[in-house]
Amino acid sequence: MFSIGDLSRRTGVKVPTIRYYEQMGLVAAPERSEGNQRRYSRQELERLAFIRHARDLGFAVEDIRSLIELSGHPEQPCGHADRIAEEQLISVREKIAQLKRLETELERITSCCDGKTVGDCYVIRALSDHALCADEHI
Amino acid sequence: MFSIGDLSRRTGVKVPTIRYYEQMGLVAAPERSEGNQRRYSRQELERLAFIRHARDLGFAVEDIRSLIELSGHPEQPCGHADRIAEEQLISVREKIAQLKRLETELERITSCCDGKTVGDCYVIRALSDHALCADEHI
DNA sequence: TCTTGAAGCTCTAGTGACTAGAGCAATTAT
DNA sequence: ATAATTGCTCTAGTCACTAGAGCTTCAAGA
Repeated sequence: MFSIGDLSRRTGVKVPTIRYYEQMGLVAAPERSEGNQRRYSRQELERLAFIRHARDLGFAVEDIRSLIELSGHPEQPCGHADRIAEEQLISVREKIAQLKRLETELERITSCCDGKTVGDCYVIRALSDHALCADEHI
Repeated sequence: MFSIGDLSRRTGVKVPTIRYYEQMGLVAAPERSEGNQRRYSRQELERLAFIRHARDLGFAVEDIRSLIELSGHPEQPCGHADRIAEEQLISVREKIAQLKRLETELERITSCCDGKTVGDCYVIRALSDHALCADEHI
């Protein structure tokens, strides 16, 4: 049996976050010790590791809830799990594209800043005057 | 004079967001009409456009507060504004790098999913077993 | 066995940047 | 004059945690 602190060290999920996941119903409420402290089994350790891994990959808590639900029905077709992952991939790609546009714009803004005072600072001017932007970044 | 709705249409910032910015002290509380409705000048329109533009570029509200503060002192050296923009650029680049790692991992996970049931679905297995990951993605 | 310090408990509230809704009042167009 | 739209304030919700107060329990050393 693991204490909540053991679980935290082994999975890298912080203690208050584990309690939060329990409140959200992502992990089941575990057994308690005589003194009312949480005691986890290996199975619960594995579920938390699963959650940690999925969060690292950017899945939303609701997605993870679905994935856990699915993993409990190994006989079902896996199209749904696949779809969740593919949607996540699409959303990650969209975020990358958006951030690259911002990168380009910020490079342009910062590289042009050779003014000595705020009055002719390109950063401030670029922000004040959208027309200075090379292209639309939103 | 512009109503809050005019301002919203001209800047693309939603009405409740304008009121939120006022509460946060990013925009000053404007004049009011006889009937207590907000009435904005052109100057306030421009400030809101500045804020919108900076938000589009991913600047945090606190950064924008600093940039506004700086733009009110055009005689000062602009190093501070430049630094804020450069830090933003660094943080955008870090986010891109992180998202690219996730993209790679998700591509691998989704492309391998040819199982018919959840039991042999690569998506679920990859999430359950971190060892299946090609490299560390966090 | 006693003590001490770390770790655990619950509960509330805060983060950032908005967003939604209720229940009104003012303005604008017909 | 009336109806539709827009505006007002206030509270609470979003997401995924994080922080803190004030208490109890546990584990290890003396």
